[in-house]
Amino acid sequence: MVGARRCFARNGFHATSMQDVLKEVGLSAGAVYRYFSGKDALIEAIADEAFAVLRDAFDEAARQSPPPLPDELLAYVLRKCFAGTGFETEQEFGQLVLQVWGETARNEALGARVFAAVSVMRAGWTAVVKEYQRQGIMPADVEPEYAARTLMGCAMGFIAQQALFGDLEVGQMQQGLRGVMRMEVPNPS
Amino acid sequence: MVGARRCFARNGFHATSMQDVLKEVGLSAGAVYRYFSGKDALIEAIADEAFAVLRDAFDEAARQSPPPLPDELLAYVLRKCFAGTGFETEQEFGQLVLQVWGETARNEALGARVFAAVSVMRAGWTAVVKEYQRQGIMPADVEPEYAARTLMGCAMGFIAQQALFGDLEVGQMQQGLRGVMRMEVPNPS
DNA sequence: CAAAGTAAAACGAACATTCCTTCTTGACAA
DNA sequence: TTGTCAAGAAGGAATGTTCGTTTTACTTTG
Repeated sequence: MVGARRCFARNGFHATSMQDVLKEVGLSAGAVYRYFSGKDALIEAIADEAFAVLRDAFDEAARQSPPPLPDELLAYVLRKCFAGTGFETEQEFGQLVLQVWGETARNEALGARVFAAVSVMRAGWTAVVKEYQRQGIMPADVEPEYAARTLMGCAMGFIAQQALFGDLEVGQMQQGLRGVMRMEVPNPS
Repeated sequence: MVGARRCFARNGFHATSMQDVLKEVGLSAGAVYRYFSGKDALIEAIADEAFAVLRDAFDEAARQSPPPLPDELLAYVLRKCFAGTGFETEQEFGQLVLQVWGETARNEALGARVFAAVSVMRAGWTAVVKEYQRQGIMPADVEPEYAARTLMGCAMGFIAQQALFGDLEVGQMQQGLRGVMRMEVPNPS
C-alpha cells in the first residue's frame, strides 16, 4: 500500500497503471486483486487514508483548549500531517493530497466524503475563532467562519507549495503567519 | 480550446480521453491533430494558459505602488484570476489549476515553467512585504520571504477551496484575512 | 491441509493516433 | 457572372497498443 501511494503521488491516479503499482510493490496481480476489487477501490482506499490524515490533524488541533494562536495551531496541524504517517517525504504527502483534491471533481463518492470531513474541520476552526473573539484576540466584527476558512486556506496553500517545491518548512510559514497577525493596520475601517 | 479546458477541469487530464474532448468541442480527430501534435501538447497548452492567468494576476498585483494591504491585494489577485478569463465558473478555474499543480509532479517541462513563474511571483510579493516593513505596517523581524509565501499560500488555499466546493466568495476571504491582520497578539515573543 | 502468493497467458474494452476521404474556400481565367 | 482548381480544413473509420482484469496451474508458507 505504501508502494501504491508512492506511485500515485509521483504520477497521479490515472497516469499510473496497475502494472506500475504491481512492479513497485513487488507483488503479482493475483495478490493485489485478492485485497482490492479493482483499481478504483485501491484509489479510494489510498485517497481515504491520505485525507484521514488531514482530517485528524485539523480536528485534533481544533480541540485543544485553550486554543493556541493561529500560527502555532497551523504549525501543529502541518507537522502532524507530515510526521509519522508513513510518507517518505513531506513533498510526497503534498502531491498525494493534490491528487485527492483533483480526484474529488470526478469521483462523487470521494467528493462527498471529503466534503463531510472538511465540514467538520470548518466547524472546529470556526469554534476556535469564536474563542479568539471571546478573549478579545480577534476583532469581533469578523465573521468567524470567514476567518476559519482563511486559516484553513493558509494550511492548504502550504501543502500545495510543499507539493510543488518541497522546500518550505513549517516554521517558515509559522513565522510568516505570525507576521501577518502582528501587522499594524493603518485605517481600521 | 475552451471545450477541452472544460473537459480537463471536470475529469482531469488523464481521465479525459481524446474522444471526450472531440465530442465536447464538436470537432473530429483530424481537425484537432492539425493544431496539436498530440494529447500532451494539448495538455501543455491548456496548462500554460491556466497558469499564465495566475502568474499575470499575481505579478500585476505585486507591481501596484504603493501596495494595498494584503487583504486587498489578495482580493485583487483572486478577482483577476476568476474574471474575464473565459472560464465558465470560478470553481472550474480552480479545478483546472488543481490539475495543473498535480501534473507538475510528472511533467518535467511543465514543472520547470511553473517553478519559474512562481519564482517571479514570490520575488514580487517579497518586495511588497519589504515595503510593508519600510512603512512600519509589518514587523521588521519577520523574514519577508516567509510572509510572502504565507500570503501566496492563502491565495492558493482559496483557489483550492474554490475548486473543492465553489461556495467561497473573494470578499469572505478578504474579511477573514483582515481579521487575522488585525489580531491582538498577547505575547510578542 | 489451507491460506496466500507467483507466473504467465489471455480477454475485451478503451485508448491515442493515423490515414484516407470529403468538404470548404478563394483566387483566377473564360 | 460563372466555372475551375488547388490547397487548406475537417471528417471519420481503422489501427495497433496499452490497460484493467480474469483465469489457470503451480509454489511457498505456516
